[in-house]
Amino acid sequence: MSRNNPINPTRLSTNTAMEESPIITPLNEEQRKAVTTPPGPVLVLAGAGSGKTRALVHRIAWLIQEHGTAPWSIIAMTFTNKSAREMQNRIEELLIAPTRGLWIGTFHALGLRMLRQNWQAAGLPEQFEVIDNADQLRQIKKSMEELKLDEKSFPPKQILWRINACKDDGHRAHNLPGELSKDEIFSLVYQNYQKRCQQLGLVDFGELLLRTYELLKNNQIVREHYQNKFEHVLIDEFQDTNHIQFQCALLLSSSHQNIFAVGDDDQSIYGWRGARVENMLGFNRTFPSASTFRLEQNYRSSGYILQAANAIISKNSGRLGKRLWTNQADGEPIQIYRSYSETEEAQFVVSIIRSSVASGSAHNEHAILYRSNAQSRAFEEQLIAQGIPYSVYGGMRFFERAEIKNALAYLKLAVNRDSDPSFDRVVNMPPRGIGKQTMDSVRLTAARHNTSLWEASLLAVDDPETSSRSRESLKRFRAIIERIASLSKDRPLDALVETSLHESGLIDHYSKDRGETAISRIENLKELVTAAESYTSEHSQEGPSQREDELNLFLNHTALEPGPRGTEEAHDSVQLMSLHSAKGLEFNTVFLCGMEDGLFPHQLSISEGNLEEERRLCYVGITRAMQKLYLCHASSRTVFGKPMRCMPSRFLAELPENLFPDARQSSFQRQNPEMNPGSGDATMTDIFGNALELGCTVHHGKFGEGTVINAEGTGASARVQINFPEVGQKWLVLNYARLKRI
DNA sequence: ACGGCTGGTTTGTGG
DNA sequence: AACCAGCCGT
Repeated sequence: MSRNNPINPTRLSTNTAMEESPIITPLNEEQRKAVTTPPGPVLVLAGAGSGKTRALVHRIAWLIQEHGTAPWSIIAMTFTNKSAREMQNRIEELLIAPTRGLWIGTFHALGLRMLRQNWQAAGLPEQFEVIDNADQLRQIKKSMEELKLDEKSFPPKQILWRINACKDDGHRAHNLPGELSKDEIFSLVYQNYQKRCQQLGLVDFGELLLRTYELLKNNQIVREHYQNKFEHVLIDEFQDTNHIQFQCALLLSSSHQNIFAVGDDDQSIYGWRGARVENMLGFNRTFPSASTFRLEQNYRSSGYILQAANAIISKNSGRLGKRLWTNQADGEPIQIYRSYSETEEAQFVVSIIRSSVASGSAHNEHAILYRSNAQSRAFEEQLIAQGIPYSVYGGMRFFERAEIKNALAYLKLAVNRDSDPSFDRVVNMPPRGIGKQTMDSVRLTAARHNTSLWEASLLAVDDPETSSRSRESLKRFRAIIERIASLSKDRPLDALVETSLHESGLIDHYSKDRGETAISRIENLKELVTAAESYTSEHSQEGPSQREDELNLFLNHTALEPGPRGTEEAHDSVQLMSLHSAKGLEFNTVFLCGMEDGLFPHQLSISEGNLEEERRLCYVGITRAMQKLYLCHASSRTVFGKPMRCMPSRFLAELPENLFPDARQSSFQRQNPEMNPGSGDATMTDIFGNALELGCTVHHGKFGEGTVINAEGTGASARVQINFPEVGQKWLVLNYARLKRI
């Protein structure tokens, strides 16, 4: 992304003033046209690696420096926290001066910001809380309990899924479209869940967007305020916006229509969460006066990789139609590897990374990409075994871990005593003798007096009917919260977090257990203190803030940010992530793993008939690679603890054979990765005559089991390189080694 | 009240 | 294999 553009634009430029500008100079002709086009509706169709982010970043810089726009008059919407951060950094680099007042962030973060500023107009309590998926599921279950609905016949997960889908499309429970409105059970749960959230002041991720939309749509004063404030609206990854997000952008820009959208229909991979490519395909209908630009020159990948990407994506129908091209040479051939199991796949990938690092590459130039997060496990095990540093993105987030949520619940109660979900979560965590009986009576009191659990617990303490044991326990709990709250007034954030861990008794509780999980929980809690510390230092320049505000802001931050950062990116490590989270990134070497039918494309997508989105995901994966691409598949994989046979992904069959000049057989199904590219037809075998292939597992009398990672020579001099997890890598001559294929 | 056990269920991608 | 809800013994 941040590489230099090889085009020398001075020859193309006719404007002398512009030649001097670092904002314009590094751009190619199409990029420059897009960046410098006069304000108004603009659509940039940008292929993978064609400088999409670059166009957006330079557009913002151009608006500020050349067009004289104030930073605070610009709002830029991205999809991930990561790309928001990257854009912010790159703009500051370009402009040298910090860009104060520029609104740049994810749709969710920007929505939250508007809702916090206008909580009253949005119909929310001042202390509303953002809840994650797990909390949302908990509330849905409670709703269903209240409605006496059986979880077996109405799976809460499915209901959650459907509620979110409704919110993505802008539907409230009382206003469901067609068929859904006939599902009385569903609309009842949706309604009840929403009422619950409103009472408790809870906002789920979908609600964050829907509320923002409703706020802008229904409140003229707020709408006009933001319309006047923001003279320019910019959208990254436009193909992934859902209905509500696009409507928000339209509302914000409706008075001036200065909307700059950048995207690639071929990289639309979020249909499952409501994304509408039509927002992009119909842009010119929405804005007949829009200017459209196409960026088709790819600066990222070598020729073979780009050909593979084009071959895959050309199998899709209904595309806007773009053809990426490059000046680069073909580069290194793409490699397909088949392994026996996921363990072997991991051993293989890690071996390659090892030798690549040994020959001078950095760890973080290697990415291991997979369809589902569960696949990271096998790779992590191998990387740990071989002592290679790595970072996993996605999966369970730091702030979603149970121990972290417990710690945060204490802090939330200190800020807002009426946070019932937090009360519920930690009133008996660590266990302090407040069980079902006690809580049932507290809940009853709360319902009768229409108060929060906190208020009700005070009534229970004063009520002689309450058992003295319960009374004492509740008193103790209330004292802990009050104590943390009083400390929050004059203690710096990190010290406050640290003290609250002890005051709450969480540290003591987890310390009692010497088990592995308990130890990692303690470590995570310590990490929370570090996270608080770095949050303070990173945000201190944003002006002096009250101590209490600081805690509030930190809690806000934990709702949307994935976790403590800086460690992964600063630290040179192998990058592990899902294909979805890899979007927008690039790596020298990419391992696309688990390329098996049923896994990728995923079985559920196959049965939903959603193959085209899976294919785009494959396209995204391939186009992440700059120099080397490995496509891996296993012939057997453990699913739910049982080994299952796997067929190679149908996407592999869609790649033309000329991309694999090393391969001697055309069909990948028969083409076990060839042992000895380009050196005759010798077949390597073990002592029984079983063919040896790259990636297969063999047994050696002295070294044990290992994976074949390389081979050379023929006849008596034929030898193979084997990676033994215990002993490391060895070259062994076949005639002597007595290898047995397993 | 609470922790440990058991058997049934489950994992698709993210803010 | 890992996670959970529900059951049971202390």
